[in-house]
Amino acid sequence: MPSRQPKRKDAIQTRTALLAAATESFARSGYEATNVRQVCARAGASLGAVRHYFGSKEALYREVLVLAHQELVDRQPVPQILPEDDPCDALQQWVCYLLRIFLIRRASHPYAGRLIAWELRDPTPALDQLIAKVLGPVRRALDQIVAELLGEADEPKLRAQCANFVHGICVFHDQNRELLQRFGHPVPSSEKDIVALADTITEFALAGIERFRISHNTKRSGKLNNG
Amino acid sequence: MPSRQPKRKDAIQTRTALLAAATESFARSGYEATNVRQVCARAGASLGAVRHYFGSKEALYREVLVLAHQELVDRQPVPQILPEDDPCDALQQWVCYLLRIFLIRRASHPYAGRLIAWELRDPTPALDQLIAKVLGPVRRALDQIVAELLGEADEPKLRAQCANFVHGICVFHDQNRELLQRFGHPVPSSEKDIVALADTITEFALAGIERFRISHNTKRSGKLNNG
DNA sequence: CATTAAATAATACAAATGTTTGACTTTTTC
DNA sequence: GAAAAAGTCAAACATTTGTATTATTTAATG
Repeated sequence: MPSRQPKRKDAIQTRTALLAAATESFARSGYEATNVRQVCARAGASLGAVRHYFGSKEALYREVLVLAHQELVDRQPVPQILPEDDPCDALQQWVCYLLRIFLIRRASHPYAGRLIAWELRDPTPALDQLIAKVLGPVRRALDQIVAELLGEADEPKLRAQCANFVHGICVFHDQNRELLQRFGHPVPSSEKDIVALADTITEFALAGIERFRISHNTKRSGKLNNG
Repeated sequence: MPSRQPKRKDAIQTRTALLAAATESFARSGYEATNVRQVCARAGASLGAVRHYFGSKEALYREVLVLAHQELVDRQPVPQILPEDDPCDALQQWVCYLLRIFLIRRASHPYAGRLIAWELRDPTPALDQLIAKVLGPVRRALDQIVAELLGEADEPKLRAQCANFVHGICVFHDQNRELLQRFGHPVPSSEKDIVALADTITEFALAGIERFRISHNTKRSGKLNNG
């Protein structure tokens, strides 16, 4: 018995290796397409280990999701808008934040963005928890920024719609990679390109939102802006 | 033998029934989640029939896709922009067109929209064909409209980005139903609501695109608009 | 050192599912 | 009307894959 792994000593290491391999696989291929046997193989563990430490594939997935979320929230806090902040800057920050989460493809990048993307594509029971902990706060931050930008024109439905538009533009670049690729517009993945895209999106969105503010004013006090 | 189906006479009917059941299932559940046995059951046919007429599940899927596309293109031609058209109206038409394809949920509505949505989500080898026949022309129409709207500011990259933004806003409402639902913003599905959403999107996008035209002008000829 | 519990690995189990086979029936064709 | 082709169906096959079982090994504990 030349290469026999120590047992009790590196137990935590086996668990950790399983989590790492599972995270990578779930992030890359999603829940359904992830194969427990492959995860075990890459972790150097056996099926019994998964059962022992987590109980089932779904439990393993939940564990992966929770850990990735924690890491994400710790490393990249949601940009909050402060009363003294310029809402235009805030919007740029928000767009940049979302694009980074979903678009950056460095190996060192946390897997939470990819896991969330899968969860949005194929919701599992874990989606609600995800919304409560991550997506909800992120979205509320956007709603607040949009409300600020709309000013007097702010109103629940319009605010939600504008936020949807910004939100939609951002996630489109992640959710439609294949399409964009084939249209000859590959999705940026480097920090620099992402910031540039964020700037363009922000400019576009600011103009769009402003339009509603203006049309609101003209409605209330006559055609102030059109001569 | 009380209820024995006629054979050769209604052969086409068996094939048709299979196609109908398969179309419904692929549109509702996607390729992977569609069960050939269930399709056969609902079509009143057996597994052998699928093998006989199509050869395999994948071949059946391709057949479904082709037929749905043909129907879509026949029934709802892509809105083309003419030289004398107002590009603002054209944009509204385009947005409305895309929203209708993806959002309308009437039983009578053709299945192509749902099938395309699945194909975008989980690309199969059929995606290329789909792009060539349907998505490509649709997108090129948008590019043309955007180019028109950008005027002198038109330039390949900016044009593609603006088109992406419009495109993204539209498909977001389809691809993120679950999320929007839980955020309290259910996606419209009636003709009336869809048109209203299209109007809002159009107004938003027009302002965004116009911003780039303006900033282009100011770059070329000084700050004409700011004082 | 013996007992116990944790840890691991090999194997078996069960269900889902696309595919294939072979027999049987109906229709066409000469 | 007999042979051939087309159509249909039930059952079998093969694979994948999550889960469960069992035995074995290791480490802690008294």
